[in-house]
Amino acid sequence: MLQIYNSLTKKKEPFHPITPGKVRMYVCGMTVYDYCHLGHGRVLVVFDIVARYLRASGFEVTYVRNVTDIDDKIIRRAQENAETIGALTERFIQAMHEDAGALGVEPPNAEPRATVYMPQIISMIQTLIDRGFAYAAANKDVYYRVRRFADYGQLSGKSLEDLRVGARIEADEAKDDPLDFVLWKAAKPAEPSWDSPWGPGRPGWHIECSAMSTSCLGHHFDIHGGGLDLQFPHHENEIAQSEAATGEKFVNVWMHNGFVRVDDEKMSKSLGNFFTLREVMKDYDAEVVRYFILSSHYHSPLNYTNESLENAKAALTRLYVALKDFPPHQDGSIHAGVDESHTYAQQFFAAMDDDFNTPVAVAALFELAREINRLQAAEPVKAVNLAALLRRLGGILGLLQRDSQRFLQGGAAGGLSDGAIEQLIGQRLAARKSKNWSEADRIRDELKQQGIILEDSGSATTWRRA
RNA sequence: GGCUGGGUGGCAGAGUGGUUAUGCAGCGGCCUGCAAAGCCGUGUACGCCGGUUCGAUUCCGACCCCAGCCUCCA
Repeated sequence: MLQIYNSLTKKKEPFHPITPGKVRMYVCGMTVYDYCHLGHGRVLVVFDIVARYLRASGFEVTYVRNVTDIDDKIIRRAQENAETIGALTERFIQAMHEDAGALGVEPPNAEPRATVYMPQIISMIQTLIDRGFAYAAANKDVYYRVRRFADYGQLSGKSLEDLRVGARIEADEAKDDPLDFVLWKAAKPAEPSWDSPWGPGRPGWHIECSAMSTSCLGHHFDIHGGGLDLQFPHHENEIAQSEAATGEKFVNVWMHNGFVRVDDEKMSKSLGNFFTLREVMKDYDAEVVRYFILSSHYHSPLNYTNESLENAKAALTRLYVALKDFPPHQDGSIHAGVDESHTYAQQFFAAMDDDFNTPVAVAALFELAREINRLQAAEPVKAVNLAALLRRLGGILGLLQRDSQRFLQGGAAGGLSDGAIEQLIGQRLAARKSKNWSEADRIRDELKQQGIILEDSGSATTWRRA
């Protein structure tokens, strides 16, 4: 029985979709004005896992992840770059798709863009005005009247009183209340704008997600996710907007993933301590990065260090070494003969059922790997079945689907070519045959210097990149 | 100041009212020409102080420390 921690109730609860068997999920995606960093990568991978596991559990999942393609930062960046907003956003949407693809993230079922949902956004704002939850101010902006929404603060545990006391917000003449937030921004000169009943302008960030999610998934859906930093005010405002506009409950389960940190500080653009996915994936195999993200629970902070990536690499290498003699079947039929009642499979599913506890699920994978290594010589048939099981379970996490050889010999580009390595191994083999150990060891050391590790088994020698 | 999370062995990272997490590193052994990989064995870990309990790292209370949100942010 799948249990999910719900940020709204602050409890782990059994998961039951609104429509039996079908799950509707929305995740706040990127604002596309730059390359994705590791923090974005974490959101992509975490909710990819949620979608994959729900599917593996038999649910039909509709996963929507939006793109914010109009906002202040985009406008500013386009000006700096002297390119059009469309060209800028197109470029970074494509880059995001490349990064996500490299990380093994399956595409969502829909990827709505804010600029394409203008009619829905405008109509939702109009509804809010009609119902008294919003007002057009003297400066032509439209604001949400926060104090009209009785449950405001339910998600973030904040009260309007507390917010007022702690407010660093400068009083804005146009707002009735400093806590009111903008739904529609009146166009400034030289800014892109859309026509609306309140004059030309563009939408605020929060209303975009309310409009896109309810348009794609209905007024009331199952899961809404995003980074922890979106909990307030973004998600709080989404609830206020959506429930006021539709009169229905908005979302049953709210899920938030923890931050990626650097030196125990949040990785963020404003702190300037971020690493883009492409930078990291230059030094580390994308699957290692994915493993790194899954090696801690999605709630917990994830500290980025060189050491932690090295650690992830070593761990994933161990799994692939266990699979070395068991290539994935070309026809994708590796699931055949897989015994999911195996004790480690049970451990895996129990862990995933427990709020997507990937570290424990991964631990089961290591137990399986040990079992394979142990049985390989004595009971090869059992070992084959366990290897298939390991690949199947790894596949649920989006791991271990490649040929071991490809992973182990992949490593960093540069250095010796595969051919040169094979040639040296051939020379060493000859030396070994004539028991010229010093020459054999010299060649092995030479290769080690180049980051190539040799492993002799009987008469054959295999190699991998460190 | 208000509100959230969290402090676990050398490092990373789960979890639990009394019995092995897991990975890396270390130590001993097996295997090997020697290695590597693998296998076997090996660790008086749970921020501090009280309380509840036969027994607490796990529950309760106080305290200290860290991170996050309250401003754009995944």
